[in-house]
Amino acid sequence: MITIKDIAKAAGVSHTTVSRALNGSALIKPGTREKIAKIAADMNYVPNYSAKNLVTKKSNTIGLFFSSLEQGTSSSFLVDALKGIRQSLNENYMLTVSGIDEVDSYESVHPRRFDGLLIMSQSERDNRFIYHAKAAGIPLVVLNRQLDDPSIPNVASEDRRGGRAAAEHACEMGHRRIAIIEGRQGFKSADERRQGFIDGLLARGRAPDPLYFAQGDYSIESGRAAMEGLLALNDRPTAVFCCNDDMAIGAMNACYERGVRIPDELSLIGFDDMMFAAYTNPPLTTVRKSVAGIGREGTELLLRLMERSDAPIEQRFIGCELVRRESVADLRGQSRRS
Amino acid sequence: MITIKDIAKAAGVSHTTVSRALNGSALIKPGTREKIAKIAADMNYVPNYSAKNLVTKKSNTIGLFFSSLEQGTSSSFLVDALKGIRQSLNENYMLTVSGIDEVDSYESVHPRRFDGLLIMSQSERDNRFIYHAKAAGIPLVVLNRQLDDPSIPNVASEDRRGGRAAAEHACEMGHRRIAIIEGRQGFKSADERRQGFIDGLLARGRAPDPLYFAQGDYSIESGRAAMEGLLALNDRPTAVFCCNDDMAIGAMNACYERGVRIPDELSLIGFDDMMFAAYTNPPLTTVRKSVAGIGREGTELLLRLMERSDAPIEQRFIGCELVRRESVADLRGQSRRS
DNA sequence: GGCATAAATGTTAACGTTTTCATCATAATG
DNA sequence: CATTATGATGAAAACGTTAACATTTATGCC
Repeated sequence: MITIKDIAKAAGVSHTTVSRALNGSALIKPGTREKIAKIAADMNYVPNYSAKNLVTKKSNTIGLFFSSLEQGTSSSFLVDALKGIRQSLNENYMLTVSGIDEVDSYESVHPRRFDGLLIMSQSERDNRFIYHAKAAGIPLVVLNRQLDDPSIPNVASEDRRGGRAAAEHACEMGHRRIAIIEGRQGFKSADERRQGFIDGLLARGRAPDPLYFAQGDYSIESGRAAMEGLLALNDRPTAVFCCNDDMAIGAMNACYERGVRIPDELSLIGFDDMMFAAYTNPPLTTVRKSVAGIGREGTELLLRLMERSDAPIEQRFIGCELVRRESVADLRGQSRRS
Repeated sequence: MITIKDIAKAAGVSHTTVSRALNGSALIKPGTREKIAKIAADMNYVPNYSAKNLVTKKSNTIGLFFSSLEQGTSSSFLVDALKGIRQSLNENYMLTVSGIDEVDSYESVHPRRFDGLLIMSQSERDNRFIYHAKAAGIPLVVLNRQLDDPSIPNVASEDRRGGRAAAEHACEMGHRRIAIIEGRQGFKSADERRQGFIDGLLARGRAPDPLYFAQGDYSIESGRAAMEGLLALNDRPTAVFCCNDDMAIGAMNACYERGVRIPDELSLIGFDDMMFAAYTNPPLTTVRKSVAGIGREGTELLLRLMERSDAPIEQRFIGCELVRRESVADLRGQSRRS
């Protein structure tokens, strides 16, 4: 293993000079720098990060913590987030991935081990972890879940706007009996999407009907179960907004089983726009949320916070966009007359 | 930041003793050890891994490298793999995740930075990376892709057996015109699954028909395109084996569009058994492969290799299992007479 | 050409551990 | 009781780097 001292010897300078040259210090003569750079390259020098980190008191590591790897809410999540994060993360940062729930002693979440934290959070249960990390003084940004506490940097999607867009779309298409299958209780995103849904209904002059609020938990099965309840209603809804695509798929399955045709007999709107949404039968109209975008912006924010501790603490929310496919029927015309 | 010297002072011993006590050295009196452990806990001591690693020449880090984060072949892959890996990985190992293609200088893949490598590989293009890491002397195991080189530790699924099971199942159900939509060219798994398919046909006395071999690339779209080709044939197949579930979904879409009913007019078999396979319309019969299992076993193998450099280099292959759902029609009876 | 200043390089200590080797106390041995 | 082995602890060095401070060399100015 070759060190800067070896390079120093080869170059006939002190190891300090080598260190400076390799780190781009301004007080090294260009000639010297080039010479040293060349020698280092020739010798295949690779810096020892342990030594480096020891003296600089950095860890060179960003930790990505996930609400729960085990009961992975949605699988494409991680991949998309990772894509976004990697796009804005310098290659020589290490990025570690762990589940919050698998951290059994918070000790290991320590400023010495992480220069910064990206926390992909889903529910308030993660707060203990978040506040621990904050108390430990590690720069962090919470992704994906909207926080109430303005002292914590936060990047999430505009769930409420998304829910609203879904409801408004249903109304615009002439639907009047519009139901919702809600996300997991206690998850902020579930609250927001529901509230957006209500807002949208109200904005179009429709009163939300308590009968049409079905509880789900973001899982496929919960979507199916909730839809079964909805289908059993005397006055079936004509459109159902599912608070994520997984539940929409479950809901579709309930319809397949009962021979309820989509969108002729029932319209469906999802949320997330995961890859398969375009390939369900029929293709699912859904609200697109960019997890990669959240990852990207979150990382940029984190980097800023790490660089200067006085960087502003931002709460940024990324827009959602309704993508129309074929799971919503156009009832206009009929509805006028009904 | 508190160090072992602080603990030493508090305990009235030398920092060497503290180090030994905390690391479970046999030459510390039990009483001393407990006393020190207590003080360390009280002071919230957290070891400085940079210092530790500097002197032990370890990195405490396992690197998980992925063929390609960008064009993520299948999104649940990463999550499943991570689950398996984490199950068998001691919590105080750091696990970093990167894409092979995003590593632009192989320099950073160095024994100093990684104690071991888990390489989730898809194609031979990863070989450069693999052999670089091997040459650098980092213990590694290649996951998910079967390797020809017996000098490299390897854990993958029995793709060939899986392909064979699919073909045999189709035959057993009375199908005679059986097609395949192949995986991406150059991917070992694609070759293996195709070969297994051929083996299965042959074992049941059916001759593979070149007309029924359609090329795909594991993407949804390629599945759809390939299926369209197959549907245009004069003598349509009655069953199609898709080399992964994504392509099966694409294939289903082609059928939906043309009004071809599954399984009545066409039977479909997938591969992977991803989460959504049970929720397609109809539910997809497919070959289950345990990515988590591969991750788990691969990690265990890696740990063994890291511990003792003379540990045996194993190539382990994990069984696949056909899971029967509703996308394959039973043609027995008819086929006898035809 | 001498002097002040700036630019470039070198010396040394420090970061927090583990490890080698030395020392001291204690127990076992005859 | 002296001697030896052994069990427990300590002192000092080492790991590879950066940083504070010191020194040398080059540059500009009158």
